[in-house]
Amino acid sequence: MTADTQTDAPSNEKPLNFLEQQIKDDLETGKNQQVITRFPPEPNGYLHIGHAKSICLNFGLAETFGGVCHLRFDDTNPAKEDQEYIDAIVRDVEWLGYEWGGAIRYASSYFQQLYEWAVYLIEEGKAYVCHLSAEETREYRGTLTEAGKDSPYRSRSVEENLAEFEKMRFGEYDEGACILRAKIDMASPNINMRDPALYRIRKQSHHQTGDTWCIYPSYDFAHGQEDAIEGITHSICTLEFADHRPLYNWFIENLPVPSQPRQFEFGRLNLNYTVTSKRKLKQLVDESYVDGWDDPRMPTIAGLRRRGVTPAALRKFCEMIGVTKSDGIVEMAMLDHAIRDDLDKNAPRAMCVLNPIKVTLTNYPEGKTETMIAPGHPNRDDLGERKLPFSREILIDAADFREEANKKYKRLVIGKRVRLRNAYIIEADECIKDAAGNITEVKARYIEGTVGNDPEDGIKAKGVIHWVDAVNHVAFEVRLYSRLFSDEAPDSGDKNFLDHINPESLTVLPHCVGEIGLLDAEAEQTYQFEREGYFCCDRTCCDRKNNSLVFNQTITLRDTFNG
RNA sequence: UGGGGUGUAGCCAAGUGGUAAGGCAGCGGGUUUUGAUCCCGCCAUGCGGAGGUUCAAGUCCUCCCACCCCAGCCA
Repeated sequence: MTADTQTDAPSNEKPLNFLEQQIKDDLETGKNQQVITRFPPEPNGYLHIGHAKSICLNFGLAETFGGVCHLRFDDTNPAKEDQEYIDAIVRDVEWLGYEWGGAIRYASSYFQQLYEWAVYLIEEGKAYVCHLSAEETREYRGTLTEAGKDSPYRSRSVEENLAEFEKMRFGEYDEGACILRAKIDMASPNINMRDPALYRIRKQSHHQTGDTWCIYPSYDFAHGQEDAIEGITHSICTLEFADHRPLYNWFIENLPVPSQPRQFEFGRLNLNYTVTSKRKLKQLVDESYVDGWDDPRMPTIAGLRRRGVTPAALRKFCEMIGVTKSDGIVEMAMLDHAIRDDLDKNAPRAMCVLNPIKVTLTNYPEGKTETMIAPGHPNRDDLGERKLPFSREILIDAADFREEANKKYKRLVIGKRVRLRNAYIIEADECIKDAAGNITEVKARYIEGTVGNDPEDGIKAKGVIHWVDAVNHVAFEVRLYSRLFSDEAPDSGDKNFLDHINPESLTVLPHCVGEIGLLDAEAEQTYQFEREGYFCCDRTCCDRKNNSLVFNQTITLRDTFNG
């Protein structure tokens, strides 16, 4: 192409997303000296995977541009909030591995300042107390296509508004009797600008401020000012707030705030086969469709955690899906990939038989015991090795034996050989059935000298199956999970998501057996049970002494076998 | 029918006038004591549609279409 040989080296650098580009520009042009972002959940429920995207975005942006990210509770509505949620949210953000700058912030700690700014707006003639009922307010607001009309209270004097607002603040009015409104434009094509509510009366005690207040600022009046107080440079929220940006800016321009934050919007995460709406997730919990916010089937961060998903997997997933302003629906397969990718690299291996049947090795001496050695991970020496007791009687999975089978079946068949993983090759001779015809035992022979070697007679085994010693093992319960919803878009259109709950999302296997080393499994450790999938030692049921050990299936191994 | 947003493969997503990155899924093959992992190959004459500008258009202009969000004293 040109004389000087320029290798068009494929750039490995990930292209910047639109927010990274924005911040890079702002830093380069000197618009901002540093970047300060914030993750501002309302403590009215547990965080879900959509929040994970926002967390990775906000904390990630601060991280890559050498700034800080605040954790701030947007607790402006005591009616819906609870300390339990605050605690859970803090736990989830920490678990994801992010550190926020400074102390945890609360919108409620700015209530006094916000109140003074409300008074300021009144004094400027830009806010008024309105006594229209909620219904009247709606009527006066107009519609999407028709302008609204001014409230009869809109033209009150500053003095009267001041006095009325004070009466609101000191509890002289009942809830709903009046609100403080901004005086902007009842004919604005943007409905958010039609004299929005600034303060409403809520005679409820607040989890942080107790009974100090009986009036609480609205989201619109609080959020931008919170950002300004904290010096947030880039206030990032989801697309549905784009219409609020002019109002966000109106407050920043009309109030003596200490900094000039700017709002940017990105597309929220939608995942198929699930719902990501706090309201709906709360309903699943409240109406006992699941066992709690951290039920392993829930798309909450707490649920994913209990399921065995790692912070690294979630972060990888967020990186994979990108950040844009288009609203798409991400396939669950992407999340699955991120989970398997991390777990394959990092999960220690173990053997576990989900549906045990006994195999007796008729030519193996009674009373003899050997110890097989297996790697903790096929390509991670740092994960050590495992000791596997082996004797005359072992347990294999019922699915790994058939009396007869076609040649696509690579497991144990009468008259055929199979490799016992990390141990001998065996050959099946016969099976024993109970009265109902179920196979209860297989009689087989082991081939001497085949640990780590092929048989001397040259007849190799076609497949490999996992096993556990019949005596020297640990018994536990395994819980298998499949998707909570059977519909790809359970809450789309006019569907009721509750109609699409998968009745078979949980399968309990009470009598599983695992290799003896699992006795030392720690809560929340995820293992790969070879040939079966990934399983996580349940946080609440990890007491082997009292026989209450439980493993939650995180995800199966990828299965491309089609035969 | 008002305002705000978004349309690139089955899904996510780069692309900033110079001839369509990457990932997921899928398909084919190789390695393998996990039907896993890993490795190799295939997978958009076309970017919502129609016109136009230009030597050159996914990128610029015009019109049209589709989808999402907004009428809480929720966030």
